[in-house]
Amino acid sequence: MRSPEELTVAFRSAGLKVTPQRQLLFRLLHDNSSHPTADSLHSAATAVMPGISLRTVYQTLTDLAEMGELQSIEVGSGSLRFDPNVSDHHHAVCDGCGDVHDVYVSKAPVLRGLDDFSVSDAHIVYRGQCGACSALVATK
Amino acid sequence: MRSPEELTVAFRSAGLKVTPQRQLLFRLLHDNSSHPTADSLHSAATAVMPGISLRTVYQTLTDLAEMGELQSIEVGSGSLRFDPNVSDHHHAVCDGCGDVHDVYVSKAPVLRGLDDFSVSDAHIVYRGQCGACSALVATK
DNA sequence: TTGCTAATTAGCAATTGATGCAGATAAGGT
DNA sequence: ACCTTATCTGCATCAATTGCTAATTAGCAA
Repeated sequence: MRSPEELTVAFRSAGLKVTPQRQLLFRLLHDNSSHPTADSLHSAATAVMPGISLRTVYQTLTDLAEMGELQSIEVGSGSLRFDPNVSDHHHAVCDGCGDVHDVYVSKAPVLRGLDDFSVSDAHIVYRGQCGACSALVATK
Repeated sequence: MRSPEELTVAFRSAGLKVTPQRQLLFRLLHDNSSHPTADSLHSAATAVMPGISLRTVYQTLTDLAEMGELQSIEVGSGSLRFDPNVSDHHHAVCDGCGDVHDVYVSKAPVLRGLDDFSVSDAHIVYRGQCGACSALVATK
């Protein structure tokens, strides 16, 4: 996702308006690698701007996703997560704490057993234990 | 997932009862590669046994999943899908018709960029166009 | 600066997928 | 055949998300 300043220009030239709510969300998402949900982002936004609506958060996230500035991912936590990192990467989900990490794979896995399918995209979800959670288990 | 007969034995020896509803679901799921949702399975069941409750379908699916007889997968269609194929495989989702196909990958993709994470499982979701949908697009 | 117009916000209703609950029912061992 | 206990059904509930609308505001133009 681009910087708040670049997004401001991009939104205006797309006929969209740049409101204080959106500027705040731009800032909260920029360089955010926590893969937040709409709800967690709303909590963070509320701390800075009390009264901001969850509906507005959803709306802005949808707009950003449509512009290709962020991608939404599904890792089985029940709610969508948003990732401002739109480079080609995958995700590792810790079964202990639920945290999601970005991962990069050396090469696209070759598939077998499917003759008649043209693949346009592949997304891998790894599950396991993160370092912190492994340490916790070990001491128990 | 094992055959309806084997499941009957397995359920009884686990202290679970084998009802007509469950027997029907065993049959509907056996060798079913359509990756049904709870709802679509309920529709199929209703055709044979009018009045069967959606709640019962969910309950039985949960039981089967807990016994390791089927796995639930998330492919971004909004609802959980159930797969009686519990071998180590992945899925290809057609963006045209939404159908889900089983796929097998030659070797587990190696990951990079994550030092401190022990992977216990990896699941790949491929997206693209199935043969039928590619053909449709070509003729348009 | 002021005004105009269309986009946006907030709040609430509605929707969807899934689960919790309880009384009536039925499986299956004895 | 009986009795205990799991199961079934129907309904209420829940959580995540989207639809809807009146009031507000961004941003262009005069």
